[in-house]
Order: sequence, then C-alpha cells, then structure tokens
Amino acid sequence: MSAVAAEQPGEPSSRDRILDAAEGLFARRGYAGVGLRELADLVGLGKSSLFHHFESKPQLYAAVCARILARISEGVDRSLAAGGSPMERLERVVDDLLDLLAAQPNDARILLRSLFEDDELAGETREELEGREFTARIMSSISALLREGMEAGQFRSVHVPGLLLSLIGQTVFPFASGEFGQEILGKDPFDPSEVKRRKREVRDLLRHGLLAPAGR
Amino acid sequence: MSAVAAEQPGEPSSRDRILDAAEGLFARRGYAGVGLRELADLVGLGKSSLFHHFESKPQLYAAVCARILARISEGVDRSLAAGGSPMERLERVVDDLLDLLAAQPNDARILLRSLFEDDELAGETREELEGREFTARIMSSISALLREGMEAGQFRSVHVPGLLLSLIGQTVFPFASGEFGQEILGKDPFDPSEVKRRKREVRDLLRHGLLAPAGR
DNA sequence: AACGAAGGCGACCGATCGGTCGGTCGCCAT
DNA sequence: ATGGCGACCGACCGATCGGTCGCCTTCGTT
Repeated sequence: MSAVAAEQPGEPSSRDRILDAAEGLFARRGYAGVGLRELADLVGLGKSSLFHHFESKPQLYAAVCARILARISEGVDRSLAAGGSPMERLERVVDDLLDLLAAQPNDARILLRSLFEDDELAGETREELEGREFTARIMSSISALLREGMEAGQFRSVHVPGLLLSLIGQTVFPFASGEFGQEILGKDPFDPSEVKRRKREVRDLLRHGLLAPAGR
Repeated sequence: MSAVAAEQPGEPSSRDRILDAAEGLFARRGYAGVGLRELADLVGLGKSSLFHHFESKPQLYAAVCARILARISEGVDRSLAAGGSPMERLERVVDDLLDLLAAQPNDARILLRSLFEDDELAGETREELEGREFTARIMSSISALLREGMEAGQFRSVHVPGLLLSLIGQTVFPFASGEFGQEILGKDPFDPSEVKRRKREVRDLLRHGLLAPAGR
C-alpha cells in the first residue's frame, strides 16, 4: 500500500493531480500518444480510478484544454481591466500572456495541438464547449481592443483577424517549439532573459506595425 | 538499395501513393493517431505491403517529413538564387514559401507537429537525419541573408534567431491553424485572396520592423 | 525455359488500447 | 452497529496496435 499519508488540507485533489499529469503527457505526445495506463501509473492510481473522475479519455482531454483556456482567459480579462490607452492595454495583455505561457510550460503546446486535433475528437462534451467559449471570449476581447484603437485613430488601419493570427504565431509558437526553438535561439525559450527579449520583440512589432504614423 | 534518382511523371508509384496518403493522415491526426491498417486501406493495399516500401512506422513518418522539408529547402534555394538586394531576396523567399505552403495543405501542420513530436520518436533513422539536415540548411540560409542585410546597413540591427521564430509563426502557423484560423479569418486560410493578403502582411512586417530608417 | 527479385496478400502474433465490472476499504452520519 | 458513499482497485473485455511470416503472382534477365 502506498502510504496515503500527509493528507494536508492544502494537498491537491486526485482530480487535480490527474489533470496536471495528463497536461504534461498530452503536451509531450499528443492526444493519441498518451495511454491511460501510463497516466494512471504516473499519478499513482489504478487505471480504472481515472474513470471515477472523468467519463472518458476525450472528456479528460477536453478538461485539460478547458483549464488552460480558463487560465488564459482570466489573465486576459485581468490585463484588460487595468485600463489605459489602447496601446498600453494591448502591450500589457501581450506581456502578461507571455509571462503566463512562460510559467506554464505545457500550455503553448497543448494550445497549438488542440487547434490541429479538434477536427477530429468527435464528442461534443460540456468541457469542449466550455473551451470553445473561452477561446471566443479571448479572441473577441483582443479584437475589440484593436478596433477601439483604430477607431480612436491611434492605430493604423489593419486587418484585425490577420493580425490576430500573426500575434498568436509570435507569442504562442515560440513556447511550443521545443528543442527546435532552443536550437535556433541558443537558449531555452522559457529562460527569463529570452522571455523578456520576446516581450520586446512583440512590442516593437506592434509599435512599428500598428501605431499610427503621427510622430513620424 | 542503389540511389534511385528522380522518376519521370507518369503513374505514381506505390511508394509515392503511400507517402501522399500518409502525409494527409499524419497532418490530420498526428503520428500516434494514424493506424497502418487505415493507411493501407486508403492507399488500396494490404497492410503488410506497406512494409515492402518502409521498414517501420517511424521510418515512414520520417520519410514523409523529409519529403516536405526537401520541397521547402529546394524552394528556398531557388528563391534565393535569383539575386537582388537583401530585402528583395527576403521578400521573395517569404512570398514563395507562402505559395508553397498554400499549395500543399498538409505541409504546415506536419511541420509544426514534427516540432512537437520529435522529442520522442527515438529511432535515429537515415531519413530523420536527412530531415534535420534540410532544416538546418533552410535556417542557416535565411539567417545568413538577414545578417548580410544588417552588415550592409540596409537592415536594422535585430536579434536574428528571434526574428526567425517570429517569421515561422507568421508564415507557417496560419496554414496549420485549421478550423480555428478559418473561423477567425472568416475565410479559408488557403483561399488565394487570403494568401495574397498574408503575403502583404508579412511583407509589411518586414519593411516596418527590419528596414533601416535611411530612406528619409 | 529457368530464375530471382519486387510487389502484394491474408493469416497471425504479442502487446496495448479505452473502457467495464464487481468488489474492497475507510469515513461519516445516522 | 450499520448502512450509504466516494475513492480506489485488479481482473477482464473486445478491438486494434505495429510488425512478421509464408505464399503467390508478375516481370525482366539470362
């Protein structure tokens, strides 16, 4: 019997421990590449116990994705709430998002993976719809911010959806690129100095590409 | 295995038909999500016949990736060969790359997927090393181009590896984003008009973010 | 005519897949 | 004390996984 000792009030529940472990595995090997036996072993449970917390593998995966999207959606809301000019708010959103992705090494990969895989994964579970909703919230928040800046004459007139995709590519992709990114950069993309540098890079992109040519 | 050179266009060989089908399946469902039975059925062969053309599943996957990288590497070489100023060459490389990705709907996804998955997939097959080589060639070609432009004083001084990652995010990611990209854009990312628009967007990014402020 | 290689086939292998089932254990309220 | 309950477990299920095997056909070479 593995000692169940140290059930301190602050200890994470089995459900959360499953989610944490599943997040790491899905990030590394993708949905189909993860076996539930392996996951159960990693958590320290019997495989059948997983089904006491989640109905099925697709629903577990959806729960993992939903948790990540909820984190990000909450972060974006918080970053936007602080106010300021459109550019100030935009830069703060990007800064905070980069911090969040850097702090959660699995998020970027699962985010991108889920984009590739949601073509399949038939089941329309509750969690999946929840995830869609979070995604839509995030996207529309940033879209609205961009349009606000344009209407106020502070932003150049740009194609909002296109910029949105570019922004994702610039913020999320580097954290998902793994060994490849490390090899190119010569350092870990999650290294604090590199995160800081990427913030600068994205910020410069936004300033150059988005700010209305008023000063020059 | 003598070095089989290029085949003239005619009826595609079984090997190529397997590669084509595998490319589509891997793009949609990832390495672990594709079963060899399914692939064989799609090609119209028995499953065991696959092993007459490829030693194993990992090697088949490596061959699919290597073929894509070879296509792209060749395209980049061709784009660079035409000459011109650094900015002209850079814009042509990006233009042609976007055309190539748009013409081969599976490439972008497999490219990104392979970045996520190569942590695993232990076997160091010939094809895998071949793929690494192509990747290195592509990256160093573009890096050299960027450095050349900087040394000539035509490009602003930028962090080359960082820009490289950003560029990948802006060019490859939109074509890999699937339904998500379609939903955001309101149209298929592969639609010719959208491809054209993305070319403009990337070109503008490069001009604003890279061109030295000399033309004044 | 003889032959070997190349390509293809179905049957089959052990392992593993997601998922189910019946049951045990400890806890807590009655 | 007892009975309901949530967490957990091992055993088991049919299906499918990647891969092997032996055999058959086709075809170019000699």
